[in-house]
Parts: sequence; structure tokens; C-alpha cells
Amino acid sequence: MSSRSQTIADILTRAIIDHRLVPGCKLGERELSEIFDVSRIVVRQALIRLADDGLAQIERNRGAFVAKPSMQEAMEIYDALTLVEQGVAAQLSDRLGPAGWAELRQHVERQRQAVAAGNDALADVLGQEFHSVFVRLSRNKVMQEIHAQLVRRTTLLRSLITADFDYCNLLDDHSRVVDLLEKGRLKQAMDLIDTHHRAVVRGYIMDREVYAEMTPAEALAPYLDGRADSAAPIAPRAPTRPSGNGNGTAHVHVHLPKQDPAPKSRASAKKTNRGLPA
Amino acid sequence: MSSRSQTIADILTRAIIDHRLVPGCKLGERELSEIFDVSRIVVRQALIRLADDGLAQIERNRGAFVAKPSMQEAMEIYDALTLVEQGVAAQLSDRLGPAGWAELRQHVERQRQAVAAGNDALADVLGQEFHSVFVRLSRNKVMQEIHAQLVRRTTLLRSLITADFDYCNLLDDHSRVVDLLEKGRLKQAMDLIDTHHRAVVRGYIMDREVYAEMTPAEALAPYLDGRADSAAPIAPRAPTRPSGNGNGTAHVHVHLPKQDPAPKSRASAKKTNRGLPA
DNA sequence: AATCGTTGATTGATATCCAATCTTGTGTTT
DNA sequence: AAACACAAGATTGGATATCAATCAACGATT
Repeated sequence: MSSRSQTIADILTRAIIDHRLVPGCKLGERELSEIFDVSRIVVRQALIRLADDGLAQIERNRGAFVAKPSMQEAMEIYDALTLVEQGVAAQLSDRLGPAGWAELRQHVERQRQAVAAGNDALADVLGQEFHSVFVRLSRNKVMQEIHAQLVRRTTLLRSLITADFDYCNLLDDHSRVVDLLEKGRLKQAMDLIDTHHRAVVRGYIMDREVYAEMTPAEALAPYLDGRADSAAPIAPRAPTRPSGNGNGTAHVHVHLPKQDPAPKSRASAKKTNRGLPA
Repeated sequence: MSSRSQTIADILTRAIIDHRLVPGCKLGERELSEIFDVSRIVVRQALIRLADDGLAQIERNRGAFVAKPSMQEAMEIYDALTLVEQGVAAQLSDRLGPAGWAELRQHVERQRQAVAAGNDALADVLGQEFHSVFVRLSRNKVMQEIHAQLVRRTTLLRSLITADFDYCNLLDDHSRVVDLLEKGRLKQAMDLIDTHHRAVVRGYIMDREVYAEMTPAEALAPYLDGRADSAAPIAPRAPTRPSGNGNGTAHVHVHLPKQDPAPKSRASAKKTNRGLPA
């Protein structure tokens, strides 16, 4: 059992990754302490952990908020991610054994099947996981942690933007990177990684504001009860209407019909689902 | 003014970097709270920050200790550092303007002068700073922070090992990397970066144990009084004498004949002269 | 000498309290 | 009516005191 503040930090991280807590959302100490039924101090410690991870920002005497990276920072994060993955690619092209290549191919194949089966949510998760599997094969835990942190921060960005790109292309990229690397065409593989990330960033269009769709209490409820991870690992994400075609914007945060008539909820904000058919 | 826990975390970080607090050193909450004259809670928050940064490790119900990386982890840190700096090198070789190259050359020159003047301590600091300047020129704050964290962790290693290498070679490496990069010989520059770091790691020989030479109160005293950074930024480091012979153990923490494990003297446990750094 | 309780110290956490600061709402002024 | 000023309320940052759980060292027992 790790400390309670770590547990709470994990839950908050999870909620942010799942887009249940959106950038700019206030993380009040009292509110969270009541939600988790712990003292304010434990909450504060959890918030410090989140801030160190780049997922929250603490403003003195004003409190903690889910971090809201600027476009500049978004690009820096993706640049760093590219740099790390290119470096790992260079290492793997030398050192990776057959079992490693097999694992990568197997992962791509699983994602392909998910796409074929129309399970966009699963395909999305697998698509993200590919990068983590990739880095894990470097067998460098320090590097893994750095990469994982960067990936967590990219999920922040996805709440702030309007995704507009084709997942099938991204899947193909994964497959091609593996091919290129195994054939020793390192340079081409690294270029493809760069292009891959640029494709994602280019698809981003920073929207002006994001409004919370639910109170923290509602957002965190699924993680609380019996087990911290029983419910809503994927469900809370975009209510992915599994539309058959490929350009479904899986990451968009659709505005659910709220049952909470909070006076200030200008739930009508933008987030127009560009490209989401029907 | 940032929070007090951040201030304390900064001081502890500084003390660790300065090798006044060595790996394995116990960071007791009560002891630190008395040293800094704050409550235990603030200390705990500072320790959480240190742990998130990889400089301390917290064991449940046992407390916090200055982190003591394994040889495996040491190599992973250096691998990650190599990966990051190679990636930055690749970026700079494309994008860096004349002013940037000038800054790098100027830094190398300053270090060269320090070496010439026999100011080994300054040369050492400049040698470390070179890498930070290098990364700063990438103008990517996210990458800078990642790199800075890795560098901080390498300073931990230097307390654990017996350094055995020639600083002049390392200085030449810096100079040559700049030359190669500016001439567009990226591949050679990257190889040199790799070699450079491997030279450092190869010089390392993990010693068995490190013993604290002073109590935390003594170690932290210089940072406390008037200003947090008035005294002892370099002094406490190893009496770096790159003596002619190759095995000058530059960074070693010599095992002083401590009055420590006197089986009976619980006086030592009582922290004889706690506080009052007079 | 080795094992097994006991005791003391330390950590994890809570509740309560207080000062400083920020936010908000009201009331006044222009 | 709009802009400003000020007071009240709320929130954060922090201190202190307290408590249970756990760990470590010590001592007694076999």
C-alpha cells in the first residue's frame, strides 16, 4: 500500500487522462478532501505530486487547477516526445531481438483488428499504447518514466483541441515504423516518427476555452467506490459513437446532455465535432 | 514567493547536488523540521517533491532517504542523458544561428581559462553547465527540465563512485562537439556525445558504501542563515585535485573514522549537537 | 548464543486553529 | 448607469496537538 496521497494523485491523474477533469478545472482542497474523505493535507500532497508531473498548476493563494498548456508548450511536448522516440528507435534498430519485433508487430495487429471490428475506443487506446510498448523495449526504466510523463501531458492537450486527423494513417505509421526499423532503415524510420507526431500536432486547433461538463465530484465518482479502477476506464472518454468510417474524431469531447443545471454552465461552448459524421 | 515546501525542497536539492547530503542519508521529518524551523508537514511536502524528482526515496513507515541509485539505474540515467543530448544535437545542427554557436564557444573558452588558471572547482562546474547551455539552446523548456532532472540525478552518482578520468579530455570533447556540429557532421558529433558519456560511466566504479560525514544539521547550515545561497556552493564538494596520476579519486567521499556505530552510544542517535550551527 | 516480547521512536494521518490573500458583493461616487 | 472603493466571506498556506500503526532497537528468556 502506498501512501494515501499517492493513491489520490493516481486517481486524479487517471481522471485527467480520461478527460473527466479538463484543463483549467479548479481542484479545490476542501472539495476534494470531502470527495475522497481525507484531510485537506493529504489532498495538498496529492496536488503537489500532480503539479510535479505537469498535470496541475498551483497558484499561490489561489489553489490548484488542471494544467492548461499553451500552444507553445504543446509543441514543446511533442518535440520532446519526438526526440525521445527517435532516440529509442535508434537504439532499438541496433539492439532489439526477434522477440521484440514480434511484440511490436503483435501490438500493431491487435490495433488493426480493433479498427476492423469498429471498436474505435479500443483502437484509440492501443494506438497510444504502441508508443509506450515501443519505449519499454528499450529496457530503460528512466527513459520509460520520462516518456510516460510526456504522454500523460499530451492527453491534456487533447482536451484543448479539436482533433481532425485520420487514425488509419496513424496506424499505418506504426506498422511502417516497425518495418523500417527492422530493415535497418533508421533514418527513414526517424523521419516517419517526426512526420507522425507533426501530423498529430497539425491536426490540432487550439480552441479558446474548455468548460467542465461536470463537477469534480461527478467526474471522480467512478473511481471511488469499491475498487479504484472498476468502472469507467474508457467509458468516460468521448462517448465514441462508433461510426463506421475512418475519420471519426475519437478524441473529441462531446457535450453530454447535462443533468446538472449549474447556472454558470455555458455548456454550449464550441468543440464543434469537426468531421464527425452524424 | 513560492511555497515554503518548495523552498525547502530547493535547499535540499542544492545540498544533495553539493554532496553535502550523500545517498542513503536519512532525512528525518522531525530533524528537518527543527533545522528549518517549520512543521513536519511542510517537510513532508518537500520530501515528496524530492522523491518525484528522483533525488529521494520514501519508504513507507520508514521515512525518506537520499536516493541511492543502483549501477543499473546509473547506466540508464546516462543512456537517457545521451539520448536527449544526441537529439538536441540533431536539432541544433539544423536550426542554431551564429549567436548560438558563439555562446557555446564562449562557454568552452571560459572553461578552458578556468582549467588554465588551475581553478579546478570552477572548471568542473562549467563543464557540467556546458550540457545545460547546450540543451537550453534548443529553446524547449520541457526538454530543458527533463535534462536538468537527469543531470541532477547524475550528481547523485558522483557521490557513489570513484571518478577516474581526465577532465581535459572531457573539455576537448565539448569543443569538438561544437566544431563537428557547426560543420554539419552530425553523425560524428552524436558518436562523440555517446563516447563522452561512456567515458564518464567507465570511469565510475561503484563503491560499496558511503557514510555521511556530517549530520543533516551540519550539512544544511550554510544554506540557512541570511541568504539561502551565500555559502558553500562548491566548497563542500570533493577536494578536486586532478593530480597527475590517473587515479586521483576526485569525487570520492572518503570514509572518515566516524564515531558512529558505537554500539552503546545512543548519543549518536540523539544527534548530539543537533541544530545550533553556531 | 539465539529467539521472542516489550518499549521507544518515527511515520501517516486527522482535526482544529490562525494569518494572509483572493474573491465577491455591496455601496458610494462620478 | 458605470466605475471605483471597501467590507465580508471564502480559500489557501501553515502551525500545533493528537492518535494509531509500524519499525527498530533493546532486554529478557530459553
